[in-house]
Amino acid sequence: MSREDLANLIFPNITKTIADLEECYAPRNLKEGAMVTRYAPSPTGFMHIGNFLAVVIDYVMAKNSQGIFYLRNEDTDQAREVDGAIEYIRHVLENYHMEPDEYEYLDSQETKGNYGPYIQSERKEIYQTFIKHLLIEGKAYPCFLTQEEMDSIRKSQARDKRRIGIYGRFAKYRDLPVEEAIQKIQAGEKYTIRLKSSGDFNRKFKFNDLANGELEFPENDLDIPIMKSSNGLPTYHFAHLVDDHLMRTTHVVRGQEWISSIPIHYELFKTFGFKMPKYVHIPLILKKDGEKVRKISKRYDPEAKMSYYEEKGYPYQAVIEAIMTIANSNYEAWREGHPDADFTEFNFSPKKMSSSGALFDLDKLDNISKNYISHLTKEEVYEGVLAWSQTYDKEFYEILKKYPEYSMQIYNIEREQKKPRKDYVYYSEIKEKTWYMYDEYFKDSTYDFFEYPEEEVRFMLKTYYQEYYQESDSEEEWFNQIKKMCDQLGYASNMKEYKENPTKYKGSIVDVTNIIRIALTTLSMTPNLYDIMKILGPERVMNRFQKFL
RNA sequence: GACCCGUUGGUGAAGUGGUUUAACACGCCACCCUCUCAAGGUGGUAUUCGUGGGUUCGAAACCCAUACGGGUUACCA
Repeated sequence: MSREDLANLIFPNITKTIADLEECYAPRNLKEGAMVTRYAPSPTGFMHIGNFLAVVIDYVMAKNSQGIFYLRNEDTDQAREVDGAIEYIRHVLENYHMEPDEYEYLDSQETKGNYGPYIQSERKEIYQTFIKHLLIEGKAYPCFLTQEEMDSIRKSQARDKRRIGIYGRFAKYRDLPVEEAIQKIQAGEKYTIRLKSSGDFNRKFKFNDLANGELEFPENDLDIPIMKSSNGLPTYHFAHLVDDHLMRTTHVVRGQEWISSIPIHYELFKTFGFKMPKYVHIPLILKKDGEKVRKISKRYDPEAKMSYYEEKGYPYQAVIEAIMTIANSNYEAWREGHPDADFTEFNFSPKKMSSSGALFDLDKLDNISKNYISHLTKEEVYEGVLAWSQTYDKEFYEILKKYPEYSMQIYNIEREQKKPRKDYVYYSEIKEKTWYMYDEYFKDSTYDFFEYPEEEVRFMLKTYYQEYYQESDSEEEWFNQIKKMCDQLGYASNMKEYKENPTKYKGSIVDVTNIIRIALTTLSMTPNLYDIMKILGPERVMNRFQKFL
């Protein structure tokens, strides 16, 4: 009996060869230097900000070089699969306008690209073709170690302070005669297929990572599992080898946590004589928790989930800007020089990326977002809130739909000027900042005139409304009217004079405008009062004064 | 325990032997402007480069130790 018999026993249906596959997935015909990148999530949960960093980098590198960015669904761990996860990833990719050039959704009902299937569970035969080859070559073997046996190996290794894993004399089945292996399989024993490593832990090799530079590792000598017994699917490492080779990936962008797997991947690629892709190991996104710094976690940190940004209503461009600043810190300077360019025009450099973890700074995001929104047109802001409210605030959505022009006027306050007003950080706070402009919300509000005596307030408002308010006034005229009233009622119309001699007056123009402001909005802090009154219009102004009087 | 990686302010960071008593941006503080708020303007804050030793005329930058932090060590990705 030969290794071939063993291979055929395990994979009776695999008839193709690696050469067949190579032919089927020929090297891509792209221009010199074009990068092929991919986002390869496992559908085990909601998208994390760290994954998003990777996606943005993948996308930029592909676009920078006129290459390909594709999506691959890594669903080899079916036990951990979460319903809707891949749909959510698709949703995020669409929201952020980073749609992949090649993908496969809904189990190939919707697919694009010639290097698929792009769902790993549909690629079983491809993986098995490679594994069968290894079996025949004697570079892989079935391993019959049970979970209990492995646990006890691990324990004894830990006790003896040895490296943990299946290697050397711990690899009990690596030299099992073919006959015995066949017998065990025929007897129905469970097995996993392991790589028969040829590495030597005492030998080092150098490896170049695009973000971290030259690294040195000991060779891998672990007989790592390459195919699971449970479902015949490959482990991550093996799928990475097969897929990224066959899909002709040129650049792999992934988190730092993968760095320690490099020796394994290095050996795998070497075993087949395939060229390794280039790697960009990106920083982990960390979070400050009191004095400690730790990996940001979906469980404890709401901002770790991409859904957080959507719920808050950050414009997607702002989130990308913030992420790009983490990716390359010279991005901001570039942006200053190219205010209107698409972020994909920025020339991303993996070398400039920090290799240690990065803290994601929400203050910074807020600042970026605030600036971003301040440069939008009133129409764009309106569309932004409208879209956000449609899913997150139905009531507000209806109101917005009812008053498009009016709403846009509100968003236009101090907007069309060289240095626009910056008070909206995200769409969800627009309502908090403008609700009083809408009668629907205003009608239930209550007043608080603070320390001002009620009689004085009534008198002042009456006077103002009857004698000084002119709907058609320009801003200057409007302001002069208020000043006149100040003089008449014994309030200082000039702040300098008031500060020099406060006892001479009942109060100042600040008090007067404040009272008017509160009567019209119930708030003591609003944007420019003149603009507010103009937008409210004479009817609302009258109603609001009357409501109070 | 083993193997890797990292360590510049409150945050992201620039920086690869001398123009650095460390750029820029965010934050924070003060003042100015001002009908409040926001914005804007001006100024300020803070790192002496984890620590110790060495190399050098000269180090944040090079070397060696050490501490600390992080990652990996699954039939999870």
